[in-house]
Amino acid sequence: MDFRILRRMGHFLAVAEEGHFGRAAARLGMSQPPLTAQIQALEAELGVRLLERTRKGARPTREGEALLPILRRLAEEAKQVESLARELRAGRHAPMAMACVTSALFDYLPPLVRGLRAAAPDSALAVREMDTADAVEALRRGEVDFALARLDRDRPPLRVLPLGSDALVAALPEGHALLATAGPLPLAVLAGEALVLLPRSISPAYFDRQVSACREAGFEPVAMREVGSAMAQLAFVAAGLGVALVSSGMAVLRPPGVAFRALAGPVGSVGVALVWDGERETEAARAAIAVAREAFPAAGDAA
Amino acid sequence: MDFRILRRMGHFLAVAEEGHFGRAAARLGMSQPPLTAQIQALEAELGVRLLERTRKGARPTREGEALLPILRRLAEEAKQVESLARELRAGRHAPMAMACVTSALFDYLPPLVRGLRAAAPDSALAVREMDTADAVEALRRGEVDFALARLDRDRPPLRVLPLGSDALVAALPEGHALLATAGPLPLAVLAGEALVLLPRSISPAYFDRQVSACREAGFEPVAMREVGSAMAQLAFVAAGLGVALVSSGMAVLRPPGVAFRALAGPVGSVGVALVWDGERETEAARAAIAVAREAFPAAGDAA
DNA sequence: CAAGGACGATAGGATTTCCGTATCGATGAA
DNA sequence: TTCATCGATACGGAAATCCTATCGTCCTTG
Repeated sequence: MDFRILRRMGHFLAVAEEGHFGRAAARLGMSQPPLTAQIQALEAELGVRLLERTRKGARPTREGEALLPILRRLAEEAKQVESLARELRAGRHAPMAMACVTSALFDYLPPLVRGLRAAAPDSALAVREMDTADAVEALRRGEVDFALARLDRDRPPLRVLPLGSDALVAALPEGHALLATAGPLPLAVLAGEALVLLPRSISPAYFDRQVSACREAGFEPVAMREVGSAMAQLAFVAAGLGVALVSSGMAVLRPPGVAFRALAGPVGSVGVALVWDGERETEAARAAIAVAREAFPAAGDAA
Repeated sequence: MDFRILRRMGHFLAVAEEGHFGRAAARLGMSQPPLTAQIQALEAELGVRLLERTRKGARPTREGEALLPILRRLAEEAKQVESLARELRAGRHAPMAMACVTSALFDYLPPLVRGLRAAAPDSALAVREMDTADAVEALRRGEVDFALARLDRDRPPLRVLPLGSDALVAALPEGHALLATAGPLPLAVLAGEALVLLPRSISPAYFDRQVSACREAGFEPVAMREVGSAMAQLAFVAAGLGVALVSSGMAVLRPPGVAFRALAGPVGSVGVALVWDGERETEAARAAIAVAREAFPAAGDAA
């Protein structure tokens, strides 16, 4: 991957926003002819025409317009790279912070937070709600001291202290035909249903657990749509657009429009763990480990 | 934005992933000595060592590790740009993207999503859960087509179509003494309580509404602690660490450990609106406006 | 223990990339 | 009809980046 294309994408963004090669060139601190050349090179590389040149300037084509959102995200992330580079240079640190997955907010987080408050009443604690993938990244970047996330084993240098596990349960729109019968549902009855899934990258342990549960029930889960967060997943179910397998930690929320049903048979569970970076075990992380051992007697070392 | 650094970051990413300068050079289509030079130039520019050279190759330092997640995301999204370009070449449509505040996920989002599905069954729709401040930024940056957010008026170039409003309600830990009496609570009884607040920057309309409601009740709200998301706010209440004023859109969730109680008297409400960028009204935004007008008959123009 | 291989680093010259300037072609406005 | 404006083409130059040759270090192998 040649990141040189990122620069040309920035050029294209400038032209699309200015609607004029000359003004975009001025904004970029260059002259107009080389900017024209760079845009042409980008169009050749992507194989689409991005800008329609008119007598009054340029405006994005349909394809150019469609690419703008992701190019803007790229530009924003390039800025984040730059600011992260500055922070690295400055060696900056953050106050005590933790990450927590949505599904652990109401069962695992409260005891942990109470314990930390008891141990250190004066300390500030920032809680950042995010999914497992983002929590892992935040730990690696040193943005948080520890996390409550769905990891099932150590990921060096990340250390994992399992705290417990939640069963997978079915989330169905209220009024769904499968709810006519009482009691736990056999997983196989979901075979023909549209599943609302989170991408694997968000929480691999949870994703893999539900895929293997479906396979053991004799069918391949088909992602009819993907959403970006656990809450949005439930919202799609509430909208009647599919069913989902979620952890019981999500089920405690009981959002309107969603009915939860236990699953029959051995469908397994997804674990919640305290996670921290073994190579930079901050004092806050050590405190959290101690509190977690006390608050969750079933907690055990993964090692 | 110094794209030279960004390009070298791409080189660094290749080395970090390969663990070997020679293999990374092959992947990048270049030879090993200039790659070494580029990495050294990057390290000099940043003033930190990114790679630890060993006899068997190279691996990232702690600072290098901190860069990898965002660089991987950049690389992944650059690939997405290329694959989206290929799809556009083939004549396919771009997906729709929207943002939605947590508290609107289960009352406002489902009708909107159902309407959009009915209008354009073939289009993909990505929902990104975020708070109002982030939704505004995502709209300004052009990363989403429209949003469901708590804005109470136009913010040029953002246009606002109010869809409805939610009353403020009190969220208290279960077992709280104030719950002993039945019926709505006068707001003044919260005067001595620790409040769990979201920072104003997350949702100014909601923040200002609750501050003015407290002042009208005769006391100044005191933020005993701040959290980063609406869900985390409720989690703190569940943990017994304070009370909160939240919109009734959050109360529909009924998380464990939290009791909601209506408030007596005129405490106002916080609105939910469809928001889009008036200067780049995408086809998806126009579709959402049309669907919203139909799905929410009370919707009216802010202008 | 010596020779060789593997790794990244240094050095010098060649090539590529990107830029500025001059100018062109097309087209609409005055 | 002339002129202005827009993006495109052409060419030369500077800077960036790359090539190959080789080095230095250190571990492995015979």
